[in-house]
Amino acid sequence: MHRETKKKRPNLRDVSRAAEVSVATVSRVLNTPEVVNKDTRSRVEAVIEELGFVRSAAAFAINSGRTRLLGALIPNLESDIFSLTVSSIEQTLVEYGFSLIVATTDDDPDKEARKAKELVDVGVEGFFVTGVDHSDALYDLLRRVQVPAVAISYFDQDYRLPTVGYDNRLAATQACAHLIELGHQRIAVVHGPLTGNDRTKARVDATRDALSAQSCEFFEEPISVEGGVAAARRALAQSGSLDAILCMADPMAFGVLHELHRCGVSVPKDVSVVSIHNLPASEFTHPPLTTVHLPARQMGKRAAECLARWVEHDERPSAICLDTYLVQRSSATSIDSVTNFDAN
Amino acid sequence: MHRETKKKRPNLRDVSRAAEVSVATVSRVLNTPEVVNKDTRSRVEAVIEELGFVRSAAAFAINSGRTRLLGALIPNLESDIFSLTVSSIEQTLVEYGFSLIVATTDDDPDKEARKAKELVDVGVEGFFVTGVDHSDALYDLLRRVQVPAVAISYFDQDYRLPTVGYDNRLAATQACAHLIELGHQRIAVVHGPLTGNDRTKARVDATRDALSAQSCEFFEEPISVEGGVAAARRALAQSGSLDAILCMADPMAFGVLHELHRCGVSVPKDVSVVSIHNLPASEFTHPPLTTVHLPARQMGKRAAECLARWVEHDERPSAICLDTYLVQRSSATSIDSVTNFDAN
DNA sequence: CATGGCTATGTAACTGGTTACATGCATCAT
DNA sequence: ATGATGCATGTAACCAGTTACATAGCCATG
Repeated sequence: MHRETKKKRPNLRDVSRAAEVSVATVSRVLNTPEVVNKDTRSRVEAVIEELGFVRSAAAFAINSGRTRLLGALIPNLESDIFSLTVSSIEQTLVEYGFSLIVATTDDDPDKEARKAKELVDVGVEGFFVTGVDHSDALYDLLRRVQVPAVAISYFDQDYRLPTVGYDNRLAATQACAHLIELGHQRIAVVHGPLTGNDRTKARVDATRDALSAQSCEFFEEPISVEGGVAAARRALAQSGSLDAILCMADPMAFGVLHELHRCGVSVPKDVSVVSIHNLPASEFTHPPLTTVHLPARQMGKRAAECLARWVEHDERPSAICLDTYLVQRSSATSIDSVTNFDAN
Repeated sequence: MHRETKKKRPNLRDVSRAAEVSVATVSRVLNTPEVVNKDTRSRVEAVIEELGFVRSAAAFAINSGRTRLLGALIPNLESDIFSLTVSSIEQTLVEYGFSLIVATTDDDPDKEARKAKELVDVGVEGFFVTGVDHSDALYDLLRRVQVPAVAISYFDQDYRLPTVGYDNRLAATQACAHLIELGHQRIAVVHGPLTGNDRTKARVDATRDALSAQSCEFFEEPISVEGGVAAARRALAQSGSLDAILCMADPMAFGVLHELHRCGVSVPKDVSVVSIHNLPASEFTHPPLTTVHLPARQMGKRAAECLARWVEHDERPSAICLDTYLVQRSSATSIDSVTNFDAN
């Protein structure tokens, strides 16, 4: 039997021995080939090819102090809003030569802190966190390891970490303003869990403020199509009558539209629906969804650029607030033009 | 000014000096604390805390040969089918103590090979690839670095890499069988790009075979809701008349349903729609989508388990084929019960 | 012919950990 | 008192690279 069995990967010394040069020369062929004599270089390259040598990432990292690894701590990948963001981050990072580790947190600060620790343990040079509500353990870690981190999906000029995101309060306010402008008075507000989710909290708070002159009821369900269905069911059952439903996230709006349709409630004739996110699919619902656009892709790109530059050139970025704006489609109309829907 | 400025992260020797013990003792406190004297241990731990020491991932990796990093090469993160899979992989990997690097390929084999090289360069111990169509460069890399890799979203017992997936031909065949059983004769097949996408290719091939007795036309558009809209528009315009539309991916079906609705074509009364994927949202379309279930989450879990075990215990897994099955909802009915729709 | 400069290459120290092996010391049985 | 045993700790080699510095050979110049 060949002694190939169990043979470990060849290292620099193996190559230098086989090519009859010093390790330094092999290293030069790898890093600064132009300073090596042409013949020597090609000989070394041949040996590298023959032996199937690949430089150890760890050894490289230990010397350069660079791993070219960034981490992203996000609540989950199943919501389009996050997969869109992560996708954009990853694509942008390629240009900067970084790879991206994704870690999901389920909006649980403790889980987030644990995963952050793991990311540091595998050597990330920086990371993305979602929002501004985090455990002390995370802040401790950040302080100790001095690893750059930017917070996304949120904007707060004064936050301890640079934020790259949008103003969640404003987004909700824009949705509310539209509803008010259309004359809606009795509004059901459908939103996801408030615990551990500062984006939702900010939107709900802003909504409460903006709709103080209206009569509104709040329905909490998981952020998903199914959650939207459940919320709509409850809203229809509980509310005496309803002008409009405001959703804090598009997936919930999809569920709301579905359930409304199933119950024979016409949108926007009987009830207007307005939401926040503007996912790619929101253009194609029945009816097409009026929703506040959150620039997820752009945010991913900008955040990636910020973090990459921070890690690379040690220049801490300042907070970035991206614009959100209402996209009017046909799920909401003026109260004057609608036959008011009465659940009873 | 304090000399803290510019001070690099403390290392093992710094800690050992400050705690007045040897490096070995500090290392033991980190790795096998139980063998260290209680007083010594707490003294060292105090110093570690005080100095904010964190062990270098690279140095750890160089000694252990372990990076605890796996990579996933996937076409994109924006399709729910992939974000679902990746999400499941990531969640499962946590249990095995691995972190996941995601790299998107856009179904481009060259891009895939480049990214695979990058993954190896940052030190992954194994990776996931999508499907079984890859560039020679990727196979070369695999051969050279001897890094475990499993192929997902596809099943092929005889493929050079272990596959963990489903039978794409069968999934399409199941969808076709349903359409045939319902008596449909004139079928528009809506699918994504065939180049670089072996999953789509397999499904389209199987469809061609299964529907050989029917009259069918093929419409290629990007795999997205918008692509579905475009395909439906073309199908409606070109086909003399149409019994059913078969979509090779749910997002396209969403677009098809939308466009059909917009054009006043009733589903399933005028046209039946059947698809493949069964995404979470497919239950909540109008009408709810009849579609072949692809077990994306389960696949992610199984694939992650396979790769983790392979890397950990050096036991190469064998191929796994997960079941696909038709989920009947209400977007498709028997031809007998429908008023045939004529596009003219 | 000595000196200087240039190019190509080698030697060995260094990165930051882990760990085999050695050592020191206390305890205990003989 | 003596050797065995065991615990706690230290020394130094080692992992796989990078790189500062040294050196050797060559050619040109004075």
